[in-house]
Amino acid sequence: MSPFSRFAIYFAAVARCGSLRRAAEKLHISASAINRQILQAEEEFGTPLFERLPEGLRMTTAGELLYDNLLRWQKEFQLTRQQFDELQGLKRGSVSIGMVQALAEGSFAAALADIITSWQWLELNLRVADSHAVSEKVRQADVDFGLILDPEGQAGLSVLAFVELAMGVVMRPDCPLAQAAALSLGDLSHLRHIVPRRAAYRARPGGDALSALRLFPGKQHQLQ
DNA sequence: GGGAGGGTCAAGCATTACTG
DNA sequence: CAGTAATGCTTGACCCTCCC
Repeated sequence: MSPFSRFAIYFAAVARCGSLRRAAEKLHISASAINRQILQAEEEFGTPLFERLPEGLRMTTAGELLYDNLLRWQKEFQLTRQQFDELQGLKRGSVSIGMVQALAEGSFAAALADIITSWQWLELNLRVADSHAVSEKVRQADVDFGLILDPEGQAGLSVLAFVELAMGVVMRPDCPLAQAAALSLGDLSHLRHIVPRRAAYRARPGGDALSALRLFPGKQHQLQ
């Protein structure tokens, strides 16, 4: 049972797909049926929701406003359903988390496993993507919160928590620095090195340690 | 039975990409 | 550059289901 009208479902599908045809394929109905709903709504609202372009439909400002609100209403309805369950004494809920690949294993994965074990009634939906995609999902209310790198570089998002991550260096056992107890950036500067893509390591805007390595571009290779 | 709402199908039109 | 195919939106005609 959904409190959202056909129009809301169709509108959201077109907004996501950017095309009537693709939305129609996704919803398994004809494009003309969706088009009628949208045209009818635009007439009622007195404002166009989409721009008709050769390559498909693009949301107007009014359309974007409606889409944002629709996502928020859907999220709030989920919370309402949870509150209904609580009223009936049911303990149930779901949390959607977006996270970068780097966190999908190790201590964070172990912590998630603990949560799943401790609260078996809780449904966890995990989405793995790059930082930019995760932050977009948070903006669009597609996930409840995200775990990303470079959170301070994402405009329009609230950073609820922040942790410093230790940086590691891997090298062959026969490398002269392999036995060193500690390394500084200066120790590494004269060696050829490989760094991950910028999006994967950028921890804070400006002043991060790896930025210093960019002083030696001739000795650097970047992973794609 | 008839109206309303919502669906499909087919045709038309516009734009873009491809091809000779 | 013109012809053609592909893609996508719109519209008209018609059908089905539900409700009064």
